[in-house]
Amino acid sequence: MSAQFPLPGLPPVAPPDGGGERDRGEPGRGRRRGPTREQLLDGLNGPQAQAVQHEGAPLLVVAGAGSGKTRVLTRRIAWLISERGAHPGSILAITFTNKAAAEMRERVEDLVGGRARIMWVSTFHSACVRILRKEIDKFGFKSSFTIYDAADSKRLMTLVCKDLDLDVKKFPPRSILNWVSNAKNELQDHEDAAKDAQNGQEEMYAAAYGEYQRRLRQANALDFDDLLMMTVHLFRAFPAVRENWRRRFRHVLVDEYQDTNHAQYALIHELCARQLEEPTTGVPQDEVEPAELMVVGDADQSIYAFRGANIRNIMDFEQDFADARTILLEQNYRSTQTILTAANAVISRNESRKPKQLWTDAGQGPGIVGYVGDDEHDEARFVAEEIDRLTDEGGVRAGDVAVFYRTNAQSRVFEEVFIRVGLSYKVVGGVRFYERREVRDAVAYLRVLANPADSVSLRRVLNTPKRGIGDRAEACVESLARRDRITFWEALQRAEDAPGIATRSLNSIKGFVDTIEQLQQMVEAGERVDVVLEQVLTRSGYLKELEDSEDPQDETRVENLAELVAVAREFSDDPVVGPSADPAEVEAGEAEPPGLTDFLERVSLVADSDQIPDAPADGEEGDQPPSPGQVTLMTLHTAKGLEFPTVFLTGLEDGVFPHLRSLGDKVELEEERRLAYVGLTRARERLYVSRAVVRSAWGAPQHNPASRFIDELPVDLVDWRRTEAAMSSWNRPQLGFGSSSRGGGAVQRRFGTATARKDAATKAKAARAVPSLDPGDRVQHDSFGLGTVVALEGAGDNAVASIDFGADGVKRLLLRYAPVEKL
DNA sequence: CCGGGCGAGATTTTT
DNA sequence: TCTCGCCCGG
Repeated sequence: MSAQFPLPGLPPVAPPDGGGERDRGEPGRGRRRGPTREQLLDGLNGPQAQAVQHEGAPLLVVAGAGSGKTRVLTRRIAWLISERGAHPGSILAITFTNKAAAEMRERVEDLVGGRARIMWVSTFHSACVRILRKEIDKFGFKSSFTIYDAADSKRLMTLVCKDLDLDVKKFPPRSILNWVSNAKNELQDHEDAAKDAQNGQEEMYAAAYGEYQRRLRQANALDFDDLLMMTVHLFRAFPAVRENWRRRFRHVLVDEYQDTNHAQYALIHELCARQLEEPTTGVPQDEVEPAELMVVGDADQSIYAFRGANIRNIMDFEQDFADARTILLEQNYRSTQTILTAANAVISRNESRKPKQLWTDAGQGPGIVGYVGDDEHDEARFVAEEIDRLTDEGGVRAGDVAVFYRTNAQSRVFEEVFIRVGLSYKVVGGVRFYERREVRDAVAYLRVLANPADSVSLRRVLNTPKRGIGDRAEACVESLARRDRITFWEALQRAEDAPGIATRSLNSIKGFVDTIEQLQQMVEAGERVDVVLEQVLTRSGYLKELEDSEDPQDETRVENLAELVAVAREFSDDPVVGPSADPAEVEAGEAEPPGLTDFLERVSLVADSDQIPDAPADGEEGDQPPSPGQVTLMTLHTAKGLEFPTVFLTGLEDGVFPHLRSLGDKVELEEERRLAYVGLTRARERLYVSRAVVRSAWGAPQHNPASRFIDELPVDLVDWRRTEAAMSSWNRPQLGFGSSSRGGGAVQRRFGTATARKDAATKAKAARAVPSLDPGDRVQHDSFGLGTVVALEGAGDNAVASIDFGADGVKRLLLRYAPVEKL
């Protein structure tokens, strides 16, 4: 299966099905003169038209799923430009992904023409990078700073932990990083965090935060959260800078406002709120009128609280921005009434929610189809079989179908089955292209060339491929850097001064430094990125090592690197500027041509959803016959903002979806329910819900009860093809692939692994009654020994106990399987 | 310095 | 079940 890796951020993308936006074919494309008022308002309903034309006060558009919010956003931008004379360069539109940004820009261009190119349409992160590239020297960073992604951050934090001699068991880098991320989202720098530390643990975390920041600065690098926090801090520390940007952006539009975190909210506030008081500086307040603000969102689709998103932002919009107005979009243009009724029923179980009912005049449509599989393989087989049937009977292309699941790990079974039956598919997310080892290695080389201070990347490639520079030599150089207060790179350049370094290592280091310096010269000379990359791969010996390798895996690694070179080539060929370039400057011919930094940025800021396959393009791919496309597999989170004619919502089991870790917590459970709502409302016509009675996780089979979300669907809407009761008999029919799904005809019995597994699970279940425990109880565990129950979550089959086993630490155990005995 | 062997932990969700 | 990091012998 050859995966496709589209160059992130490049414009020409259409959503899998047209995205519900029905603007294609409307007037505007290629016109010299802008569209007329009537054309811009054509086909809009009352509230939509109102939102497009709204003038003045901050506006919140509460847009239910499928209510045409993208349409409102694009039409409004076009309206601002052609009816209200707004300069395109004065417009800032924030979207959730690069792909959404590219799409929006394209649609606006369709309406008002090429001058729309100079608008800022980007994610929060990309917009911040653009601002910081211009301003960050004020904080002592160089504008060529590197952006560290989650993996880089983790690596750095691991180094910090070693440095501070932290017990990794007690302070896992992962947890510290989470804590740091939360602090940054709340705009707390490490000093604030240290001040607020409540206990020893938090003090430790704050200390790690401080050291981590120090290292980032030394490496001239920022992590994801820094991009937002630094921009806000910049505006607060330099009011004149902020005024400049406030003057520039006269119109700010924010999509998916329900998923903004505090830092993002603060950023919008800095740009758009009236500055009522400015106690700290002498800058006259409100020198310019604040920008006109429109935010669009739906509290019911807020699914990123775990990442710091604050639902409060949208709930309290009217309090946060003076004179704010709200427009409600409840008419749905996407789904059948059946699907909407189901979604409404589920989401209405959430308390503390403003009432909202989606409706459509599209008619009832087909009923929802339900299926209960013996196990996850059976469930996947049903899905494959059903897709096969739908495509055979016509009307449905594979590209119209999406399969959703809660966690990435669940994709595997579907892949296995789909491969077996020859169903073409594409997994979005999961192990991403840019996270593969060889790609990260290559990117690390490029980063070093762009920013030699980036010691995380530098140390990554120092001995990759193996060139005889081991831990020992690295430590010597490190201590030299520390002693002379120079960067790791500078220390490498004069490694002969490092005390105790072996001559052998020294020679290797000299060779390495030479290579890097030569490559740097290529970059300085303005060589194309793809050429630089090719040279990196050959001169470093990286490619040779892979090519000489016996490991068949290394063959695909070489292919992936070739793919990366191709991406770089496409990038260099394309006149479209990198995210850090200011379109207005490009227009004015003032910008540098896109270089290495732009390329690296594009690589860092890609999202999963940026890789969603395009709709089968009509005649675009050379002279291939129109392909039926591929089934799309993705997590529910990635599915946000998309829509498909046919949707399979799988793994609907308590403990899977809703996720086990949310079962005991009402707030988290409500977020899971919103996730279910997102999933349900992605479907246009056909919706399937399915679950497996037994599912293997961690190798061991789990018997999961039906998801509570299934019980929340109105019973009369779901047509169950198969239920749990149907297979309680020993003579239960199995649906062979390709056989009729209405049983009775070809009934096959299977004695395969799945059945055996189920029997084993059933036995295990019968053998062990769930012990009833209370906090404080003493228990005996087969391998951990004596322990004390600390806490209990969930009930019945899903009861989970946190048990303190002393030296072994606190374990979370699923009581149904854990070999614990109450004493 | 390197490679193999072994044990522990991982699974929420991602810009 | 798989991957990553650590330890030890060459």
